[in-house]
Amino acid sequence: MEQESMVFSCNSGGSTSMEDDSFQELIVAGDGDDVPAAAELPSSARPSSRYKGVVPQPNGRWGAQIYERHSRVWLGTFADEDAAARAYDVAALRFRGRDAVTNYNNNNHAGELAFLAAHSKAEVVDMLRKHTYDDELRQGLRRGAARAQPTPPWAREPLFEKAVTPSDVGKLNRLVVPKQQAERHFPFPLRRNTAAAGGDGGNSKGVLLNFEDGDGKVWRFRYSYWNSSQSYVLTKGWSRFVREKGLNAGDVVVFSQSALGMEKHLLIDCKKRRNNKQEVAADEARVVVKLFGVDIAGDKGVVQR
DNA sequence: ATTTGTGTTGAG
DNA sequence: TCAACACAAATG
Repeated sequence: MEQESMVFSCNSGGSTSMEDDSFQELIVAGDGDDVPAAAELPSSARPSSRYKGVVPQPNGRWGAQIYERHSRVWLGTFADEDAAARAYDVAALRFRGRDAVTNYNNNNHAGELAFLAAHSKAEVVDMLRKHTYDDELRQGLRRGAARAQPTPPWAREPLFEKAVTPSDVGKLNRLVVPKQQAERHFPFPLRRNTAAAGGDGGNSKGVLLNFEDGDGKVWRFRYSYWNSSQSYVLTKGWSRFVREKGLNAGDVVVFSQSALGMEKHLLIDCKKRRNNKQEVAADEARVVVKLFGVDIAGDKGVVQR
């Protein structure tokens, strides 16, 4: 779907993104309802909208628009005044950031913000004009009961990463998790094994944690604290991960969590240390691809951000 | 025949 | 920036 060019009549230095915001507090403007929804009113007495960014249409419907860099960006027409208002809110959120002035109290859910940030303004505008935003958002956000569906990149918020040591990928079947990171991002407190406590059932043996990888595959590791080395470790299940991912010393494991509404589950992925022959080969292949023209790999279409 | 949404103007 | 208003372009 080619867009971007036609939606905006004037948009050159499009550098606006969710990063550049620091405005006023979120203000709630609109409220109840009480519109003489009566169609066709003498153009003279046509009601002006009580909502920001909403303008009456000659046929009794409502249009939504937002201004950007001196020009107007049309967000479409709607049957209901409030539907138009909501459309404006979404656009405002995407164009001006989470602190944008909106008609309704936005439930600034992390998931929706991430969803918005992951789409270009043009894409968002397009969804609004087609009245398809809610669906797309829902679809992007849900991935609940569904099975092996990878959490979309935009919904992953990084926690921390660690370059694995030789022993992490050795035959000890354990990954040492940096203490500070562990206590900050993993279930805590994780009851530690104390000589005194002896047989405190609970989680003296650690807890089982699920981690989803980039392919949507779920890995389960035992997470526990080793008194002997005074360190947090991922044990049971770890060696399998190392083997299957072909993890080598120096590679980096990245831990993140899902920003989707539901239970924030943990995610794990690894960045291979680019060095070995395969990587080189891959690079060469990539070069060849580029020689044939435009970069095929990069995220296509999506412009601006 | 309608509806959408752009041109344009003037107020804030 | 923003909405009111007029009306041409777009759609069915």
